[in-house]
Amino acid sequence: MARAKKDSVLNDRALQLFKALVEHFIIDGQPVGSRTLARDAGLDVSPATVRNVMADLEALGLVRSPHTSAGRVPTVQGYRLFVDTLLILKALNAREVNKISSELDSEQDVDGLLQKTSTMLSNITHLAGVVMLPRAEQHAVSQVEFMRLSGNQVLVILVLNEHEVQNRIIHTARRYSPSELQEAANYVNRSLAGKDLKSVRAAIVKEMQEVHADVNRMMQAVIAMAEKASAASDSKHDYVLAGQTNLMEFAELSNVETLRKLFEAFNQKRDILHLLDQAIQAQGLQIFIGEESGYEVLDECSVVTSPYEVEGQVVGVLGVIGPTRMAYERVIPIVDVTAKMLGAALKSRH
Amino acid sequence: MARAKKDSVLNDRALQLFKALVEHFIIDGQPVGSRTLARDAGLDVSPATVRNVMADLEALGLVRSPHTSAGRVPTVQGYRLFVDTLLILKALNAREVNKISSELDSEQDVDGLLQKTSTMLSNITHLAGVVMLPRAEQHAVSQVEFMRLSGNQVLVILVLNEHEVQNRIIHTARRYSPSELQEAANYVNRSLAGKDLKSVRAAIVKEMQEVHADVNRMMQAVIAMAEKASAASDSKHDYVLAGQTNLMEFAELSNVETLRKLFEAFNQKRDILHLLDQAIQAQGLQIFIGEESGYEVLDECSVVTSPYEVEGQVVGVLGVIGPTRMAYERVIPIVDVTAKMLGAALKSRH
DNA sequence: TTTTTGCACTCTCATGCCTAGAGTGCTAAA
DNA sequence: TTTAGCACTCTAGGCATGAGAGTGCAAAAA
Repeated sequence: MARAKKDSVLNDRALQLFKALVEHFIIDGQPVGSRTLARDAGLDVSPATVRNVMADLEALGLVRSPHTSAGRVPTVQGYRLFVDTLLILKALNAREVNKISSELDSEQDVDGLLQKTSTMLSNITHLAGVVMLPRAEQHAVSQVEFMRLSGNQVLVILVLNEHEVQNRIIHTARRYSPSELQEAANYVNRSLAGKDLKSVRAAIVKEMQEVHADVNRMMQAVIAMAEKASAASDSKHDYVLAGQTNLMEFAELSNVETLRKLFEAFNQKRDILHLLDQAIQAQGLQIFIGEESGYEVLDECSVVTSPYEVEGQVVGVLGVIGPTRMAYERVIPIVDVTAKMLGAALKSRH
Repeated sequence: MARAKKDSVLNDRALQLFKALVEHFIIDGQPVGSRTLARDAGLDVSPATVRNVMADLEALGLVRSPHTSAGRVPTVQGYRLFVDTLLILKALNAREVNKISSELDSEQDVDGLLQKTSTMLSNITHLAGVVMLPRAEQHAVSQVEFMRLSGNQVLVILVLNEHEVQNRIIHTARRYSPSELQEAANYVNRSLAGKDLKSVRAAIVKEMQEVHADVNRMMQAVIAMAEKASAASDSKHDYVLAGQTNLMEFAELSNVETLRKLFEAFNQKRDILHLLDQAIQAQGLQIFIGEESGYEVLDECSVVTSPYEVEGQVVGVLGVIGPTRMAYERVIPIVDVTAKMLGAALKSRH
């Protein structure tokens, strides 16, 4: 019966008014009054009727008044309802899609690509763009090479997963001949080929005693590099942020102290990373509205994220951060499409 | 005689009062009145006398009143005089120096080192820290190697200046044997060893016709990489900024619009880079006070910079950015020492 | 001649008061 | 169930007021 009540209260007209209210508020950020709504909702009702409906919506927790004689603004729950059931997405047209994909295709290296994606997201949406770096794959050592430089320096080259390259220069006790280095490399390759990091570690520790001390040194370098690579990408848990300054233009964030905390969180990265982690695990496009994110600094913000995939595998997540009052119907398709485009661009680079 | 007048006006007492005024203002950011100054300057004069002196200083353009009944604040010229002739630097104690150097020595790779330096500058000074990336050396190709990966992929390794390594994976038309690759590398090394980029380009273009098309492909990759490396470091004209959020705590920058412009300039990088370029060319510690920098966004800011050197060669510049009202006597030694420490840390990593 | 005292003057800032405007909630009529 | 009418509430801006801080200047003191 509570249920029946609710249904009767939240009828079509109420929803239509509510939708108009949210759309209006998203555009100009001012509390919306009954008169405005009666005029603009296309419903031919009087302001008084609107007021009655608003009182019901307020009782349901969908809207609230900043003070007695202000209009209404949506609550977090209100936005949630709006986004989940009332929103009509505004598909990007082909030209926009092309623009995005050609921008991304023009970029060569992966870091630049992520940077560009983030910048593009922020430019198109006028919000802050964020791209989390691709997740590490398992690190399988595929090849090792030693290369002699001048003096007693040796360049150690480590190829992981057939395409990721790591370098380090080490100083050895004496000068090795190319053939010695070749031999050492062959030896290492024989014992490591295709193994993942843990096995490599075990294998090398086992062999450590048997071989010459200086070759040890090279092998130590190999382990160190492999470990660093895997540590770097385990905690490469990192992101590229762009267009923070866009957020300074919104009245609801114009308080310097609020802004400072937000920017501090961007620098600290911790909270944002946790949130992105959640987003990546949830699969599919996610929207965190205001306090839903669970992080106080984001109370006034919404975050729209989408994971991106390479060959069906989710490898990272991207999105935008802006005030709760954002143009969801535009932002959501943009984030969605950009994630797909980034996946495609990454694949072609693999 | 104008000269004589000026000398008599800017006497010891006037200077001492002026110094006290600047120091006072730097501490609490409020216009300083005659009473306060008479009390705190340690001069046993009456507020009225101070007022007379202030009128003279104002005529000289060293201080100004925000309005009729406010105290005085230093002008840019005032700060300049203060910094150039009145400032007593506060040397860092050994513990602080140690802290800095041990922090820097604990960092392994160059990028991390610059990042850490910047963060450290901002933490110690509570301002924004900036470190410009080391300038490119001339790029002399010292060695090239081709390494076979799986499929038809070849890893091209290019060593520049004996210690800088560049990688790229290229796809070839067919699968080469290790000995073919070895031969190609030998060939390239013979014709390139020790040459700088321009000569390499010339040499390769000359040979281009004579050799096999697919080897061309590798050589093209070599040129492309070398060019990219040199382009990257010519325009690697880039910097690492830390602690921007510190700037949000200063009342004089608490206007959101001012802040936005400043942060935009940080992102754009153009203006800041120009300024750092000037600073690097000027040799030695530089201080840009307010409008002296010539960039409108920095009108309310001062920038303290110092070039850093490796083996007597200036390779980059670092510094801090803060409000004109900063604790110069602390900031200057910090920037100075940090520059020396960074130079030392870089050297040991070479 | 230089410094100090005394005093009138100016400007800011916080406070309180007032009004216009916007919007509400409630009641009674349609 | 909807609408009209109306009293009520709250904000924002304008204006006056007074306290406080600080100045500039003239005359007295050193």
